[in-house]
Amino acid sequence: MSSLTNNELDAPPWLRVESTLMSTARLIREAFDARLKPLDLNLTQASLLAYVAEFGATTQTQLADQLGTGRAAMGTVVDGLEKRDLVERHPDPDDRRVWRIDVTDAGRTLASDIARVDEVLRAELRHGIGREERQALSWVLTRLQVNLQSAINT
Amino acid sequence: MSSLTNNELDAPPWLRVESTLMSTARLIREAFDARLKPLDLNLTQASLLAYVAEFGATTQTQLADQLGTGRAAMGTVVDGLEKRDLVERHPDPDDRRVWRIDVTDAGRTLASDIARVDEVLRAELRHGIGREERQALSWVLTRLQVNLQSAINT
DNA sequence: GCATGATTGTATGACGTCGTACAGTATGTG
DNA sequence: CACATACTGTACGACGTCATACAATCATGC
Repeated sequence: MSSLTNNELDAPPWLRVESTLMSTARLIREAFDARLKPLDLNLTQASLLAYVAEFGATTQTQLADQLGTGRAAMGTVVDGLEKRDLVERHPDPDDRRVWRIDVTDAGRTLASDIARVDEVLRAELRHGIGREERQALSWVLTRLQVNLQSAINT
Repeated sequence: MSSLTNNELDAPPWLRVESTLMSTARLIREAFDARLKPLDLNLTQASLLAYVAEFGATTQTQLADQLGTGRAAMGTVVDGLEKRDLVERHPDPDDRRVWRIDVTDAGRTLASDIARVDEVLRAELRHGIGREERQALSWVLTRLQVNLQSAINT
């Protein structure tokens, strides 16, 4: 326990919880990427696929907002998945500017694989962490986000 | 409260706390970058400068470990700071492979500015979050990191 | 109907980070 | 001493993301 790989306990005195949080986020991405590697997907691609499989045809801007990345970046992600026939771009009958991104059959089966990977990994991540602790974590995080937002807009 | 900018409460059902955590990490970087912008530094550069100012001449590998980035990337960061005369590379008398990175006088005064920015921002981030909550957060995060590490090494 | 402004997706260039490979150097073993 | 192994910093290419600018399209006002 005392021998994490340090770098969080004796981290620079400024940046304490914050740096732990950021390195944790990095590890999360790393862990998901590792588990998704057999599917030849990274976390961003998998998120997109899972989201579309769950909620149906979606606009790219909407996807960008949901997955927390820019519209431009989202475009290239969609390009990649489209080239692999996992998603399709359909024109929107009501708005000729937008594409509605929908998942193909191949994408849908892959999405269920993703869901399985996700479920397994998240179960592992819960080891030794109680439900109340997770809820407390979630609460503090959202509260932190509020503070961060107002700090950024200042 | 219910109108964050969503994207965490109605996030894809898979990835819940995890995605909140990652977006929080992004916001942290964003907030620090914004506050450090007047100093013409980003969070990575500021971290490096603050660390060296605090702990004295340091090896690049050591810095990479501490700041959680690769050695190669650390090299370019040092390059940039060296070009602005904020740090210096001194040869190590005992090991001719390594550079000991030390802070210049200019870098030291800038480091105190960084410390001030850091102190102010972190005080803002604590609003509405009690000490026990912060400690609980820290505990859950390190526990999560343990789980993540063993998940990655599998 | 038509101008004005807002929004969508894309192209482009830039940045930060990563992974790998490499030469130089140190450390340990015979 | 010679040799193998480990480690440090760097060069290089690749990737993912971002910011900006842009054309196409929609929405709103008159």
